[in-house]
Amino acid sequence: MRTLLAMTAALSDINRARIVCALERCEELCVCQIHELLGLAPSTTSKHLSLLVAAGLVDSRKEGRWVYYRLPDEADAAAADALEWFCAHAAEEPAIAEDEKRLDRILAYTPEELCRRQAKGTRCC
Amino acid sequence: MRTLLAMTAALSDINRARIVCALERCEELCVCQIHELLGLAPSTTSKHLSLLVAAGLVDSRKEGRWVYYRLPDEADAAAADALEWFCAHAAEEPAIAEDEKRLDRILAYTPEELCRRQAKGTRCC
DNA sequence: TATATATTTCGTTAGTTGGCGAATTGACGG
DNA sequence: CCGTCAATTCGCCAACTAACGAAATATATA
Repeated sequence: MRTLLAMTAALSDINRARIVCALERCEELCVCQIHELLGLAPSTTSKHLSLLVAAGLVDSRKEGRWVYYRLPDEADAAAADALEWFCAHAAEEPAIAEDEKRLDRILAYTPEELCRRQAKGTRCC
Repeated sequence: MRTLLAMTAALSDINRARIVCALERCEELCVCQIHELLGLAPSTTSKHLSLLVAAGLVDSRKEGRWVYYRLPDEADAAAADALEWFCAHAAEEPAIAEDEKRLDRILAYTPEELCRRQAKGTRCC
């Protein structure tokens, strides 16, 4: 699935685009943080992440109960170029530009705190 | 519609990807040539082309009854980078690599000859 | 061992997309 | 001005996608 078309398809959805750009700003995020950022159900968020991983645009790492996602350190050439191109121009997308502030608010909490708030039904942005 | 997402969406379909790569090899093609290359109905071919134009990845030029399509001479930065990235890695897609020979066979005819053959129901590849 | 919790998988549903053929548009040639 | 022809638009259908909630999985904690 690491084809060019898998990459363009992965990047043709606004929510997956937001994930990629958030990861470019943040190094590493866990599912609950991305779920909070997008405002989508955890299951939907997880599905988007799998698709990005399948396309080779995102790596994942499991640590205890948490799964962290990040941009790949050593992506293949096509994926690395795609990410560079996309992130370089991403500010043109309003939805992505607006995520900067949301992300700051999310990062004010540790993943643990964030999950506890989510369990109580409190959203931080 | 000249957004990043319009570009990735346009490039996430194999037939539109084939069009872009054919135009990169050929400078300029009319609808009947692209219709012959893809093996899709003219109406479908036309729809794909409109989508590429809307995304800013392709330009069109009308000359009499024919409409010619080409990669833009002065695309905006995001589109130019997208095309450069995509075409640089396109050989990885088998369907696109195979089009090279088909294209040669199509270019053996002028658009006029090709259309005459198409009207008779004769396909050249 | 049992319970709580973070994530994923599954099943369903609404909306979108890609395909075709028929009808329409616009330009050439008799 | 009428018929022909390249291309486009329209209406329709089949296939795909994104979304959700419920159930399953896997890990930490009591």
